[in-house]
Amino acid sequence: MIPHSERVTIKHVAKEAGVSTQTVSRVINERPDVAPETRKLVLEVIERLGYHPSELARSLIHRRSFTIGVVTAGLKYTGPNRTLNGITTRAEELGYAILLKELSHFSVEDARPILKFLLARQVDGILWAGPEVGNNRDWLANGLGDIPVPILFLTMEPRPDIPVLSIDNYAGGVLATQHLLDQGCKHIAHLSGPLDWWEARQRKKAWQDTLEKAGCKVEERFSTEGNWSTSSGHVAFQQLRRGYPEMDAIFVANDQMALSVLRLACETGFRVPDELALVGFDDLAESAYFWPALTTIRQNQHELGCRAVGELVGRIEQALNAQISDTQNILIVPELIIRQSSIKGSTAVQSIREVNNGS
Amino acid sequence: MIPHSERVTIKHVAKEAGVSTQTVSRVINERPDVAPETRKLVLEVIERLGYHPSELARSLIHRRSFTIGVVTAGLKYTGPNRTLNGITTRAEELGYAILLKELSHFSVEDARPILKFLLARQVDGILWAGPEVGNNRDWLANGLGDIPVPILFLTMEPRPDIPVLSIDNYAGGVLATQHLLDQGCKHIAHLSGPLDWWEARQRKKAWQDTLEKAGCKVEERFSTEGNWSTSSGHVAFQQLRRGYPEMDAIFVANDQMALSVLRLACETGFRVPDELALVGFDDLAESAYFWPALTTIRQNQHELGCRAVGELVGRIEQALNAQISDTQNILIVPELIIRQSSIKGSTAVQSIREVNNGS
DNA sequence: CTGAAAGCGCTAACAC
DNA sequence: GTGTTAGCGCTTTCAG
Repeated sequence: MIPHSERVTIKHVAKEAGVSTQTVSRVINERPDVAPETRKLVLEVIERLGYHPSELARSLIHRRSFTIGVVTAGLKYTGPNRTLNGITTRAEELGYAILLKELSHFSVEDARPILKFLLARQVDGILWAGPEVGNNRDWLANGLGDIPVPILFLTMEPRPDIPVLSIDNYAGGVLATQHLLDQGCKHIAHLSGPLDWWEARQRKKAWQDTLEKAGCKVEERFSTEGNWSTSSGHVAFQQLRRGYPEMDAIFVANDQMALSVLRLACETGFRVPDELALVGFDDLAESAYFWPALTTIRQNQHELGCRAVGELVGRIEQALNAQISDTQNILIVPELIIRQSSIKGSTAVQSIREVNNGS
Repeated sequence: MIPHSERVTIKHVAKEAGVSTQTVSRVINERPDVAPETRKLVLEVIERLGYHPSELARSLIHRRSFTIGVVTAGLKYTGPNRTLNGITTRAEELGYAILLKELSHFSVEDARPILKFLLARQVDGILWAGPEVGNNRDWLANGLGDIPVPILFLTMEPRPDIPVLSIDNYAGGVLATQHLLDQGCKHIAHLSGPLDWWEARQRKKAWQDTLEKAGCKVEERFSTEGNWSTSSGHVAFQQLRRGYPEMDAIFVANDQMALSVLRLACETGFRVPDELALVGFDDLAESAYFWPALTTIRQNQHELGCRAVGELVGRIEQALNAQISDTQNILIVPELIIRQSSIKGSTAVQSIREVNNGS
């Protein structure tokens, strides 16, 4: 095992170099007012002793840690994972460390212990990056009054006086639905995510509004609810078939569920897209290789993470100058990626039914 | 914006309560030697002022931060992502915070800045959780001599005197290959991951060894190299077909590439598994819904992360007691998940060829 | 240019 | 039971 050696402090360096700790401090902070030889000597000693200044002590003095607290949930889902990726990338660039806190459940009855945990470690700002699920934002009603650092929320319903950064799920839903309408689909169903998720509600509402705007009536039976998981798509698809037999397209709220719809459609003899056009949401790396390749909505969550850090750091710095940041909510618009699953008459759209009949 | 209020310190509380800071300290540390009324009073003031003790100051004194530094890379890949998940879960349980550092590239010419960064923030231990790629472990040759805290490596080739925790990729490869042999496959090809990854080499070696042990000779043309990505599977599969036309099975080094093999096989008229049996590696959530459902090797990376934290914290505590931990390397054995893609004569294994011919 | 003193927020070790 | 003193590792005055 590695020996548990004593930490080398500024005192050791000072003593060894025969100078005061201040002089060492000046050297490591690259102050100009140190004699070249002294500097050289000190640097030499630092190197020899393998001294590293304690950021902890520095943070204590400066009341600034160059650390941001990131609260996340559902890291196993593609979205939060990609967002975290963006966060780490940008934080690295800006020289900030990340103190990560993953919630085991989406439900947050009391956020205070978490905020307390982060604040006790002197984070300069907080990124609340988990999705809005159920009433896990209710605690916001009490206000953020006593939080002494900037805080930014991701992936949740914009609220007045609270800075929020999100993908525009509604816009994505419109994109998907309108695309299917443009393909000539007359009976567009929706397989939603769990409706206690804000994102799922947004996508569903977009679907409904877009259809109604196009003059289609929307009934209860035209949509059903999944739970994001691939397996849940299975049941949901069967429900839709029963409830809405005339459907000729489905806007599925994520690619994972779309995959199982694709599979089940294939097994039960639907031609995709000719008999059933499909659009997903997320643009997984795999979606282009589904059979047929899946048309989907690409949301740039990496960018979301990056921008969130940029925005937060901006606020941190403004706060230091006693400036007031305006609470501008930001929505990032997703993009429609057109592939075979929604283009009628495209190649590679044969169903398996004939095979079964013929064999 | 949230006002940038002054931090409430132990002094404020002491003054407000009319006691010394020491007494406040005793209260927040739940020491027994405080008069009940004093305690009550102090707690009241703490509550009223919204005081939170600074973990930073505490860490400084105790030289212990209850924080572990996690160095990760390739978080966009399923494996590292799942591992991080396990790490956060277990760290949370054990009361440790996580300081996250994501490397933008796998290549690490110099690990010292990273270690320095973490150590400067007083982490109690370090988890090096990125995969071994290329020569990104060469820096270990210099030894870990001057690292004053326990450090544990994940997902890399075991080395003497360095604690390593890993999935047993070799065992997984044996499982996959043996399974295909058991199915009666005679010509088992391998689509490997990028061979500068240790994991990819392990899986490939297992394939080769298992075949040779079974009396099959292994030629160069029987395997080809992908880059883990779905798209790379495409090219690789075509290469295998040309180089090894008699192949009747492929052990694909991850599920993503297996998906594109599945797709391309389907498009070009191979019956999977009857003409071509397939086994993947990873067990993505989607793999059960591929067409046909993919037989694969499930590696429990979540557990890997959990155990890593447990192990590290154990070492941290031992080090505090000046105990020496033995450098025991740990390998976690993965599991074979059998689905349709490898079971000859299973249902839903029709190819698309007949459809094309018949229409 | 360099050093001495004070203090960031907290706690250990003593007093009383 | 409670307060005082000293100090974690560093930086900021302010002298010289």
